[in-house]
Order: sequence, then C-alpha cells, then structure tokens
Amino acid sequence: MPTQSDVAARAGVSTATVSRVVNNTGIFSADVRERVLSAIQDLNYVPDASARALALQRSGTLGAIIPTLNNAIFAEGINAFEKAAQALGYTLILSVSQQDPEREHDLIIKMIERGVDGLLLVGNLHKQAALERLEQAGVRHVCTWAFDEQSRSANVGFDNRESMYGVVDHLVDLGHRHIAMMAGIAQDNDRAKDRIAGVRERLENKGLSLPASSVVEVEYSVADSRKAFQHIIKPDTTALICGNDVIAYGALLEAQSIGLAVPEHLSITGFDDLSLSSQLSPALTTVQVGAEVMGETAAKKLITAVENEEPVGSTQLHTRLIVRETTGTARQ
Amino acid sequence: MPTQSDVAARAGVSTATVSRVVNNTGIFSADVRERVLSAIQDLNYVPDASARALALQRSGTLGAIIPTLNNAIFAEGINAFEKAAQALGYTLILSVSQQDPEREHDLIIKMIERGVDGLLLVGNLHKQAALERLEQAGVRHVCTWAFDEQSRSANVGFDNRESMYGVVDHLVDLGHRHIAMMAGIAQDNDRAKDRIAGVRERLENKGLSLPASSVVEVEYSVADSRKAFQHIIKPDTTALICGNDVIAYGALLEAQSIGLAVPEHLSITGFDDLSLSSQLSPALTTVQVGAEVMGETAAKKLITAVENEEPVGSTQLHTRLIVRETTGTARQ
DNA sequence: CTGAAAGCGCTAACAA
DNA sequence: TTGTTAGCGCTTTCAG
Repeated sequence: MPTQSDVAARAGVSTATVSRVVNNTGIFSADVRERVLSAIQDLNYVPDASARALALQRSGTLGAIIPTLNNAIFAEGINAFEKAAQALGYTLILSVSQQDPEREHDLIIKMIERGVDGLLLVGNLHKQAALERLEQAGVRHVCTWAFDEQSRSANVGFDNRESMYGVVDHLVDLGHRHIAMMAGIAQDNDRAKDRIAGVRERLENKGLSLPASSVVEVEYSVADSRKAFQHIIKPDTTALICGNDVIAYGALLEAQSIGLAVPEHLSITGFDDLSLSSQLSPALTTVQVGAEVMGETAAKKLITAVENEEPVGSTQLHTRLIVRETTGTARQ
Repeated sequence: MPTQSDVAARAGVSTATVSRVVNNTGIFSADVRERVLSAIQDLNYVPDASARALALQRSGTLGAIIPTLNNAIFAEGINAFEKAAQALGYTLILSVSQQDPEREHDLIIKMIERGVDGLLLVGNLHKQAALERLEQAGVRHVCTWAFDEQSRSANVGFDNRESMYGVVDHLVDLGHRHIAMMAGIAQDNDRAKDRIAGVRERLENKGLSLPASSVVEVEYSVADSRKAFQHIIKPDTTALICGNDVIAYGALLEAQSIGLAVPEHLSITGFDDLSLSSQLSPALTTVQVGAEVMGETAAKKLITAVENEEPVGSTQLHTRLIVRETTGTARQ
C-alpha cells in the first residue's frame, strides 16, 4: 500500500502538501495540485483512516447499537441513518446488542475505543455506567425510538405512551369496552413498557381498564403471536391492541384461521405500519412511526453537533394513527 | 480521555508494560499486572483503536456492503454476520450501495481507507477496478448470495440458477405447462438474472419454455407486485414463480382479492422463506436459503483467513425447496 | 521481567 | 505558496 510519502516523492513535494491537496485545505498552486493528483492516480493511493483519525482526533464514523436487525422497523431506521451519514461523508459502525443491557454496555465501550464521533442508541433504558463513560469520553449520543422530556440523553423519537392514546380513543369511539393487548416483551424494553402503560393510562382516563390478565407479552414473531392469541382473547373481548405489526399479523391470521371475523367480531390494531400492513385484507389499522425520518434526523443532528462542537438536542417526532379495515364498531 | 501513558504513570510502569498486560502478551509479574489493571479501572482507560490499528496494521473490523437493509433477507444475513464477528472480537462497518455499482465502487475504496480486515459483498457483479484495488490493498473479500465456480472472488452462497431447478421440477411434476415468472429487477443484479436463467434453462430442458413475454421484473414491494400481477397472468397460466417471497406475497394477495383460487386455479412459489411465509394461508411454497448460516460462515471464514494469513476459500451452500400450500396440481 | 526508543501514516503549527 | 518538524496513542524490537 502506497503512503502519503510515496505520493510526495513521486510528485516532488512534501507530505504536508499532499495532505493539503487531499483535504483541499490551505493554499497551493494549480501546478502542485495537478502533480499530486496524478501521483495519487498513478499509485492508487488511498489515505489511511486510522492515521488520519489519530492525528485529527476525529474518526469520521458514526456508531449505532440496536437490539436486532431482524425487525423490519429497525432495519429501515438504520438504512436511513446510514444513508444520511454516507451523504455527509461519514461511515457507519453497527453493533447488535441482542436486547442484552450488559452486552450493550460492552458495545458502548467498544464504540468509544473505535472513536466514533457520534452514537445512536435505541430507547432510553441504558446502563448508567455506560452513559457516564460516553460523557467522559466526550462522545455525543442520541436515543431513538423514544421521547422523554426527563431523559438526560438527547432523544430523537416519539413518546411511546402518547402514541397509544390515539388507538385507544379510536377503539373506544367505536364502542369497544373490553380491550386486550398483545405487547412486545417488556423486559429491558422501555418502548414496549411505555406502550402498555399508555394503553392502560388512556383506558383508565375513560373509566375503563386494562387488567394484567388482559395483556400478554409475545416475541416479535408471527408464529408466537398466533400461539398467544387464543389465551388472551376472552368471550367478551371485542378489540385487541398489538404492540407492533408483526404481532398483529399473527393475531389477524389466527383469527381468520379459527373463523373469527375481523373486524366484525374482533377489531385489531398494530404498530409500525410496515409496508405489508396496507396490503393485507383486511388492511391493518396501525400506527405509523416514520422510521426513515427518525434515522435521517438522528444522523444529521449528530453530525451537526460534532462539527459545530455543540451539544446534540432532542427532537420530538409524532406518530400517526392510520385507520384501515381491521377496526370497526364493537359488536353488542 | 486517559491514554496509555496516564495508566503507565499511575501504575508506575512503562507504556510498553501497559500494552503487554492490556493485550495479555509477553510475560509480566502478577504484581505489575494488578497495578496496571487497577490503574485502568481507576482511570476508566479505554485503548484507542485507531492508534492500535496504525501500529498493528490491522483494524479488527470487518466491512460489509449490501444493496439495501430494507430487505428482510439481507438484514437477517448481516445480523448473523455481525453476531459472528462480534463473538470473535471484530467490529462491523456497514455501508449500503443502493444497488448502484458506482456507489459500491466508492464504498469499496472507503472500506480500504478504513482498513477493514475483511469485506463482505453481495453477488458476483462488481466493478473490476474495485476488485483490483482490494487485491492491491491486500483486503480479503467474499461474495455472498451467490456461488459460481468461475468467480475470481471467494464465494459463500448458493447457485441461484440451480436453486430454481427444484421449483421448476416441482411445478412440472404437478402438471404445469404454462408457467410465468415475476422476478426481481435484474439490472446490476446477478442473483435476479440467474434465477430467471435457471427457470428458463430448466423449462427448456423439459421441452417447455419461458418466453420473455412471460416474465416481468418487479421491485421488492408487495404493492408493486400486486400491480404487476394482472399483466403477467394470462388465461392459460397455471403457475407463477416469484423471485422472492415479498413478490409472492403480492401475487398471493392479489390473486385472492380478484377471486382467483390458490393453488386450485394458480400455483405460486416464492424464494427466501421469510418467517411469515409459513404462516400465511395458504402457506407459501418457497425456497429456503439459510441467510443466517451464510452470514455466519462468511464472517468466520474471513476472520480465519486474516488471522492465519491465508486466502479465503469458497463454500457452496444449498437451498431447499419447501413445499407448502400454494402449489397444487395444474388445472386442466 | 521491564524500560527506552523508534515508527505506524497523517495533520498542524511554525518557518521560510 | 511550500517544507520541516513535532506529535496523535499504540506496539515492538532491542537492551538491560
């Protein structure tokens, strides 16, 4: 691998000059510029990012630690995050925590080692120790998929509790009084917890309730959702709120397979608005979250903050209830 | 940020010694070891990966460049790739090419800049110039999702042509003679091309054919697939082969919505075996590809090759036809 | 078993 | 406008 000094020798200039034309910084004559550029071409010179990072104390990378990639909505968010980062000249370093807080902690340390300029995290539930390390290392981070005024971290996301108000309102307006919920696994997952809390809170505000016996937590899997379905639906249940679209697919498919009419007998709602949701029949009533905007916003804010040497701020995003065909008036 | 010499000062040793205990290399007394370790703890010392990479000429990272993350099967493969890399102490650098060969070329150069120890690419269609740069830089790479004996790159994947033989055989055995295909967009995509070629080749071997008028290329989208469906199904078509599961979902949903019985009137097959496919009704007949094994194998092979300073070899994986409910005997 | 010192490839003053 | 030089933080001979 040719280095900067190989280029310098070939172009008959100093390494400092090579650096200047490569980074288009400072002033140099057109002649020198040409010679350096053609030397670079001739040698297939590629600058060494490690050496550059060491000298600059900036890596030009953004990190992201997510629970899993096997969840379309995270994949979509990261896709947008990477796209925005790439457009601004940054490279993505991605790690998967497998929903494990300890592992996440270790990965955060690794990100500090790697010298990422900014870090995307999911949710607001993180080990305090890890957050302190980030602060100590001066690595900016944003927590996505959540929005909490109280959070000590910058948030780029929506309030998961509030995002459920709209679905509860919608259902109650349709006359539903016996509502059950199939939520995501809430352990170590503030988004799932908040969605349950939001449903419960809103129902109670309306004089209704969500007893523990009316909520099950299920894996992000259509098969698991189908299995759980029978246990949660009681004779008087007229509506089922699902913590995400995949769980809703399972509920819908299972309802159909046991001959339970949707929405005539049972209304079902999802969360995420995956692209398939509008195509099913009946089409799924769900909550749109804007994963793409979230990922893009997170990247841009992180980069702006780094380059201007200012702290990252939060931005609240909002979800939107998309009423389609899986919800209807409650049967009597 | 504390550096190695801060730790050295605090522990009353040289930086060389700190390096030795951090990397657990060479020999040192238990006493020194203790002192260094507690100095590291006290200071929250984190080694600098850039400096380390510069000195070692090894980064401890693996790169991956994929067409998109908005495709469940790539997301699954990368998830496995990252998991295996993480388990072996490597960090993932991920970039998305958006199916653009030029962009992929630039991203490959960026990966060289980053000093990745190994690189995962998708398919066998890459700019020659980029491949040469990889070679010149001594960066090992594997091409996944494809297997071609002729390829000059190491392959970890399956033969897309051959993988279609099984579905053609299955359909022909069921009596189908008029078969159409909804393929993925073939431009700059050897996997999509090869799947079309495989279907055509096998049909011709059996005295049948796949005229150009019987194949459409559609985006990876249920909505687009639904739109294309009507144009490709002719009155005598009894079976439809889809280039991936998402396209098949669109075909299935559209068939159902226009009252076309599956598989009685039309048989449909997919490709990928996404987890939803077994849950639909009728459940989708499809081709299982083992994305997880592929990602894991790619990471392990790359790392083994790097650490043993040997070239990476290819490994051929095999797909498996999963017969479910969307295929049946051809109507007369 | 441990320390001193050179060097990985690049950038940033400071001179010229 | 350009070159010289001193690091950035780490590893690795080579001495001791």
